[in-house]
Amino acid sequence: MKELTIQQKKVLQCIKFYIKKTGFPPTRADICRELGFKSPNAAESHLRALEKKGYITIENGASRGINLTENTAEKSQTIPVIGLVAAGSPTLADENIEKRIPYQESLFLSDFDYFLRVKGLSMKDAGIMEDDLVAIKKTSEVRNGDIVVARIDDEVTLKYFQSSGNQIKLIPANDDFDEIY
Amino acid sequence: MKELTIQQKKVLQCIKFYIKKTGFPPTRADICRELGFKSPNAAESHLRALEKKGYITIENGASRGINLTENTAEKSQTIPVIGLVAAGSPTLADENIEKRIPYQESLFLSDFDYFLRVKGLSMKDAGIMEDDLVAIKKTSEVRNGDIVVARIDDEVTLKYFQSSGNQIKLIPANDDFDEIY
DNA sequence: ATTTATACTGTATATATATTCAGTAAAATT
DNA sequence: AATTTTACTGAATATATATACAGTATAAAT
Repeated sequence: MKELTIQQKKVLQCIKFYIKKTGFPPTRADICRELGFKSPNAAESHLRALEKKGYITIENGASRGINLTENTAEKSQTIPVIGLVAAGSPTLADENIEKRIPYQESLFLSDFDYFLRVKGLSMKDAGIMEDDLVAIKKTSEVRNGDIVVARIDDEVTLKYFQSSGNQIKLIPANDDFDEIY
Repeated sequence: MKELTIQQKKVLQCIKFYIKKTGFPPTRADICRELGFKSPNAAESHLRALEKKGYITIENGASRGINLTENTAEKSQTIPVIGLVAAGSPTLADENIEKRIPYQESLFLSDFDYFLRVKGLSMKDAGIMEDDLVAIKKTSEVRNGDIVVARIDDEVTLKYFQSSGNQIKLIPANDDFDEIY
């Protein structure tokens, strides 16, 4: 299968996540909204490129007529394990994926996006140890007391989230570590 | 979860099969085409009933905005095994389902609807033995020579299918059994 | 050096699609 | 006995959506 460009990968990921989230494929406009494009033709061209390269099929004339090809769909039936990389936030880019775990191997069929391999012991008292796999869900809803993946400069860590007014406090679950504001 | 009527079950099955086949949910018109309704409102009302009973969610205003709820979706990720019941044709009704096999446990990811557990040895020469699991696909396309699930009165059997003009011949693959016209 | 692919913005439009309204009729609930 | 649910047909419509067309600009392939 022909290699995808970075942008095309982003569009493909976008389609996969959209289907996972909503149960049906996105429209051109949906893709534009998710990725910040200002013209529906931006999405259209990317879709045609993905079709040409064999990652999706498009039912012409049908709304949301996007179908992930077998090879493509299979990857979304597995859950990626992301090793904490030195720099940057964990992304689902291929180079960051340590391996993939089939759905059923994970005993629980809950709703999350990827596994993150834990480095360090900052969440020791919460029972999260080094080399544990933590199931991560991408979301915009964060509540006080939630454990979140926090990126401070180039370091990625797990912390308790506490928002008080205009200040955010990140609390580790290990007395040897400091709180961060 | 509230019980579905026969028609509502048909519509739900229709949605599942459509998604399996195309990768995206059907429109109202698609459902009408598949089930022979002549008004899009027939599909619409059934969808609203399915939504009310919690089997699907509907994204208002979005085309093909049908989403199978977790409970509903999960069932279609497993393949039902149907034990041959004493009376009647094998149906996907809950009471007939012996157990469910996860998708990946079946080594082949081909396109079929359920497994049927074989009783008796009428297809012995075709390599189909007692207690074997046979993958069954619901279809309206039958060709001569196909092995079909045939119901004669209250008995369900596997037979070779042979149509000649206005007569149908059912041939077992075991010399000890007779042909049926 | 020329063509093709990538990566968009911006506008326009035919049509695919959801959805409402008006009915009819039978079955199931209350 | 009255109401609700089921199960449709049939017509109408606002809008969601795919898709084509006209550009601009850069990178990659031939």
